[in-house]
Order: sequence, then structure tokens, then C-alpha cells
Amino acid sequence: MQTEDEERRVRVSLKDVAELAGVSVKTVSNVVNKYQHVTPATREKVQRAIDDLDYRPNLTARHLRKGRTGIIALALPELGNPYFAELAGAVIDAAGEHDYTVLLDHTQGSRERELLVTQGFRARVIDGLILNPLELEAEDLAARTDTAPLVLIGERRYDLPYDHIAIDNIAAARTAVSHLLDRGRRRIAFLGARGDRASQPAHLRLLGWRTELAARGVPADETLVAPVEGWDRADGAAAMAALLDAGHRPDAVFAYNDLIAIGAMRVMSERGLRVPEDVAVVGFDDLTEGRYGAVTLTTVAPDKQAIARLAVESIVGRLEEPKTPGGADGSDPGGRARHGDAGPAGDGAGNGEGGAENGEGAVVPRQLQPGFTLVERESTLGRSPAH
Amino acid sequence: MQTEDEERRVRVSLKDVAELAGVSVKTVSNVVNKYQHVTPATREKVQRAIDDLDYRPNLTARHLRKGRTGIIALALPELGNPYFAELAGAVIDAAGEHDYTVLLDHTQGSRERELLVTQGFRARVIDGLILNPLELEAEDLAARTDTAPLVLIGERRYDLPYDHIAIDNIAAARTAVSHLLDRGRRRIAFLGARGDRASQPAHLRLLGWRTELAARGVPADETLVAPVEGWDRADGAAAMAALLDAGHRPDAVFAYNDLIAIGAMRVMSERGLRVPEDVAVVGFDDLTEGRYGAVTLTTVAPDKQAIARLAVESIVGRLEEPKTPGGADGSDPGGRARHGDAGPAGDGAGNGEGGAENGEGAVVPRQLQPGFTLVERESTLGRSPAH
DNA sequence: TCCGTCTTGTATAACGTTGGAAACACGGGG
DNA sequence: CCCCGTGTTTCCAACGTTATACAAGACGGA
Repeated sequence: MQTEDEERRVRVSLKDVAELAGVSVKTVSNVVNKYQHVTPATREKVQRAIDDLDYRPNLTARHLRKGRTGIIALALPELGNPYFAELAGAVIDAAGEHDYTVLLDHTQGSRERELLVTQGFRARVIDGLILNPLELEAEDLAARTDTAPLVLIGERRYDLPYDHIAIDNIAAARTAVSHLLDRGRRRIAFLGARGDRASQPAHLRLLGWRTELAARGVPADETLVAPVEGWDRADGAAAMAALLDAGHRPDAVFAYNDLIAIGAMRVMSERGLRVPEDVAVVGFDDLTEGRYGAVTLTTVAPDKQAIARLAVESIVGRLEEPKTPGGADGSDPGGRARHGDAGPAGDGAGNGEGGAENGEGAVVPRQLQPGFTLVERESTLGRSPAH
Repeated sequence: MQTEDEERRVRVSLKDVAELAGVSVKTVSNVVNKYQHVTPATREKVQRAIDDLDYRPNLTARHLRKGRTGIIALALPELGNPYFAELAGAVIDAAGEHDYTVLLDHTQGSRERELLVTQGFRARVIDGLILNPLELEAEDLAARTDTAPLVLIGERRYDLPYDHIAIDNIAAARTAVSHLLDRGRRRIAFLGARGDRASQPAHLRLLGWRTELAARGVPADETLVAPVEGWDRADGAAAMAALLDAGHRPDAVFAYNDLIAIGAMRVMSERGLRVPEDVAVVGFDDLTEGRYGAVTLTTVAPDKQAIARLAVESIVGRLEEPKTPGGADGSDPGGRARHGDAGPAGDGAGNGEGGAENGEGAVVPRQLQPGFTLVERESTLGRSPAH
């Protein structure tokens, strides 16, 4: 041990490589960055030195100089919820395809933590942020000072100049309810109402429930709308128990998500109600978990891969926007000092033309809607679909 | 709008603050870093300027200067497995307590990706790495050149100078089997054998199964050891189906993990076997999911919080090691860093004296064993324990 | 009064990288 | 043989921060 050799070096910088290769630091930098005007001989010489020393660029320094890290932050409410865990996996994969790495945080649905995250995470080292807000208010987002691109996912909608990615919740809920109606169910409960915030996602699904019932001429029995305290299995169980305790006897349940549905089914099973004979159940999220209960769960399946892909592409797109479209080479005229243009004019809307790029500031926010499908299951026990 | 004022400035640096306050850059830095020798008057003056400009330190520059990023990478096999998702959440929380942020990647159990991760992730921006390897070989790890601290978690053991954190799998498995024996079961199947790699974690649990049976004088029927292809529900279902198809009739099942147990229970329920009357089941991991099936699942619960905490503390400890212990520069007199107390000596080898630091290179690897408990459930439907 | 000592603040040099411009080879045409 | 254009490489500065060394006062004791 104690070899003075490359093994021992704690940190290899461009300078070390340059010394070994007998060239200047910038030349090494040029090779690393694939700058075109480098002699093949020089390039090879440098490359060999790079390999010998196992040089890898220090991204912190590069970031300080260029303003990019190659890291995207992803902030989700909770990883314990399989939906978010699966979504996180999808985002990591999608980011990887663009050579981005994902910094992950969970907010526990706390407004404070969500706020913290929007203000530059813990570390101001990220190129962009994908956030699934639960409690955050529009004013919190409006007050955001960080300039990294932000894209929102999930059902909450804000009237703010940020890209937003969410499936059409009303249509999805209607599909679920329609499915139950098609099977002759009429007393369809909705599990997962939450009164506190009008823009809450549950509101949209409840709206879908009401809309579809109305469209089909079935009176909506509002006593069958059960509130929940949270979004986990226990909350579904509690809601279902409350419903039954109050004397209601629905013949179907549409749950805000699969976890609530699973909790509800558990209560029904305890009370001797058979699923689906006595009560048909439809959930939301298409968790793998739902496929392996005593009864497999029919569910609305948002396209998680699409959500992840769109979110990542939104960030990447925003990052590349300022670039001149035709600037194929590396010269990048006027490249640096991007600061000062990112701030949108603010209030006044004014996103008239939908031109591909209108280089002049004015970010045009996009509302993207990935698809969803209704996955109907009849106790089929298949292989776990790879995903 | 268009105010030239603080609003408009996209980036405020120490220099700007220094100019406004009429002091030097370093003085501002001193105030920001709470350096003690600053006159109250100066401090206040600077603080006012900081507030006026809404200055926030550029962490990238700070990291470049200090050589730390505050980011720990966490590489897990798969986020789709709730165990890993819950573990990831615990790691994020534990890291947060030390002001670290977590960069997350999943390796899909691919040796190639695991290798990639050990070699400095995609980005050289991490202070340390927590890795749960599945396929990685000892030689891969031995060839590692990256110098960031690495800690291994999970059941695979390597004889290498890295901290390793895993519960005592043999003891845990014995506890599970003992529990079943106590209830009069004698034909206890083991679901989750995998022949391919001797050091595979499943081997340890299988060993525990054999050991406990032997200790209790119950002959081990090796035909009740069912192999699996993977670690998910479908694999458990397939294994159980194969077992039953072969004509075996176990009166109990000890599954390698909860997912396999859930898959197995699903098959049993399809075939009219009652749990636990006909077949008692014990799983491993204590997934929330296991609490809400038709039958709640008794399971071995590794202390995920402890695993996460120990892993993070290992990294943080290694990072702070080089520091001089007595350097009480005022703030925080050595208070933090509890590392190094929890672990029993593990095997024989090495760590003779408990000397705090032996600064001379020579890293002493630690084998840490968080605890576990057997969680026995009798169809209790409680609230989801917060976590 | 003078000189150490202690306190407080400043100037300067890094950290590792890249952009811009200047410098330097190398041939070919005049 | 010189000069100039082209293509390649080097030099210098800067990104924003903190460490080090040092200067400037304040203060007390001899």
C-alpha cells in the first residue's frame, strides 16, 4: 500500500491529466467535451492519460462554471405509497435516458416541506424540479424565487406558468363509475372525499362520480360519499366502516385510490360482505398489490411511464429551450449569462401564439394529459407484468 | 415591474452583499457562517444587507470550495418492491437529520448497473454511497476506484473493507420457524430458495430454517424447500403452486419475504386452503401491504429505521473521521456523530482496540446488525402505524 | 510611552471547470 | 523566402465560496 501511483490519488483533476499528457488543461477539457478542433494524435494522447488516471469530471466545478449539474430533483408526498414508489422508479428510468440523475425527496404532504423543496431543495444543485404537491398553495408557488425549471405532476391544478402533468381525472372517474353502472350497480359509494380544499384531486374524481351518475340518469346519493382522513389503507378501512356503521348498504364502491379500496375490502371481508358479489369495487392507480388480494382489484390505471416521461421531457425541454435551434456547433453565441430572462412577465397571461419557440422570455406553460386505462380483473393470477 | 431592484436580480452573491454593506466579502461570509469574531454592529449591518437582497448562498460554490456536496447516493434493487421503497423513505429521513440529501438509483438487480453505481454513479457529486447489492461480486467491489465512502446493506456478505449493515438473518429465520413450531406445525415449507449463488441472502434464511428444525428435533423435509425465480408476488405464487402440484401438503409456510408469502397465500386461497387454519404463514419484511390482505400476515420485521440510520451514520462518520477530534472551533463541540456504538463485533477479526480514531488510513470495517422483531397478527385491523 | 496580546476585519489565493482571445504551428501561394 | 490563413493549442479570467495569512486597532501592564 501507500503507492504514490494513481491508486493513491484521492482526486484527479484536469490538471493532473494535463501534466501526464503534456498538454494544457484546456486541451484536456476540450477532449472531455468533445470539442471538434483537436488533433487525433492529441486526442488519443489525452484520452490515454484520462483512462490511466481514471479521471472523471468534477460536476460541482462544472456546475459552478456552466450552471448545469445533470441532476433533477423529484419530490413526492410519500414513498410508502406504492403508487409514488412506482412513479419514482419510472422517473428515474426516464431521466436516465436523458443522462440525468434523480435526487429524491418526500414531503410527507407537509406544506412546509413542499415549500422548502420549491425553494431549491436542500441543496441548490439541481437543474430542475418535478413536484407532486398536495398542500402547497398557489401563492407559495407564485412566490418562488428559484429559477430552475419546475414541473408539477398530480391532480392539483394551479393557474400558474408551470407545466402540469396529470391525467384527466374526471374522465377517469367517469370510466370507473360507468364500468360499475354497466354491471347493474346503482348504489355506488365514493370513498375518498375530502372537504378541506376545493382544488384537491379527490374533488375531481368525486365530480366524475357525480357527472357520470347524472349522465346515466342515476340519482347521486350523497350519503354514499365517504370522507377520509388520509390516503392509505387504514383510511379506506375507516371510511368503509363508517359507511356501514351508518347503515348504508352500497352495492359498489369507487375508491379514490387502490390503497383505500384495499382497506375497504378488508373491512367488508371482516363483516361478511363478499367482493364482488355483494359489493363491486373499483380502485385507482393500478398497484401491483391490488392484483394479489383475495380478490383482485379492478382499477383505473394511469400511465405512469407516460407521466414520468412527460415530466422529464418537460424539464429537459425547458433547459434546452434557450439554445439557438440551429446552433449545431459548440460555439454557442452569447451562451453565458442567461440570468435575467427566465422570469416570466408575471401575471398578464399573454401567451397568445403557440409558436414552437418564441425565444423572447415568455414561457408558455403546458398542460399535458397522459392516458389511463381501466384494468378489469376477474381473479386472474397472472405473472407480475414486468412493467 | 422591471424593477432594477432586488426582485429583478436573479443571482445575488456575497460580493453584492459586501458592496451594499460596505464591508469585505469575507466578512459577509463570516456572518453567514456564524464565525464568532464579528462585532454585533457589523453583524447587524451585514445581516440587513443580506435580508435586503434576499441573499442565499450558492451551495455549488460552497461545495466546490469545501469538497462536499451534502448528497448521499442510495442504490437499491427496485423501488417497486415496497420493502425497498419504505427503506428508501427511511434513508431519506435519516439523511435529512444530518443535512444530507439523497440521490436515488435502482439497479434492477443488474450486475452491470450495480457496477456502474459503485464506480461513482453517473455524476461525481456524491459524498458517499449506500448500496444494496444483489448480483455484484466481491472482485467488482475490490476493483472499485472511487474514493467516496461506501456502505453495504442487505444480506449479501463480502469479505471486504466496507461497512456492512444487515440483520442477523439466521436468527431471524429461526425465530420465524420457532414461532410455527410452537404452534404445533411440523411440515413447514420454505419458499424462496435460490441455488445460484452460495452467498445469496436466501441461503441464510434457509440455513435458519434448517438450524431451527434441527435444534427442535424436527426432521427437515427438503422437498418442502421451494425454489423461486425472483422475489415478487408472482414468484411466490408460482413456487407455492409448484409445491402443491407436486403433491406436497405443508401445514405451514415460511417465506423469504412478504411478497412471496402474499403470492403464496393467493394461490392457497384459490385452491381452497385456509390461512392460517390449514396452512400457517410467516413472511419477512413487515410490509404494510401484509396487514390488509384477507388474512393479515405474520412477519419478521427488520428494523428499517435502524438500518437506514446506521447506514447514514456510517457514511457521515467516515466523512467526519479525518477531522481533528479536538478542534472545537466554538460551534458544536463534537456533539454529533454517534457512529460506532450499535454494532456487535460481528465475526472475529480486526477491530481489537476500540480507539476512537487511528487516523493512519487503515479503515476498520464494521459489521452492524440492526434488530428485528416477529410481528404476529391475528386479523387485527388497526390503524396504519405511522411508520 | 511603549510593547505584547487579543480582537476584528481585509486581501489574496485557492477549489476544478470552461469561454474567449491570444499565440502558435504548418503549409501553400505569392 | 516571406507572409498569411487555417486549424490547433495555450493563457487568462471567471463562476461564488471559504482558508490562510496578515494588517489595523484596542487594551492593559510594565
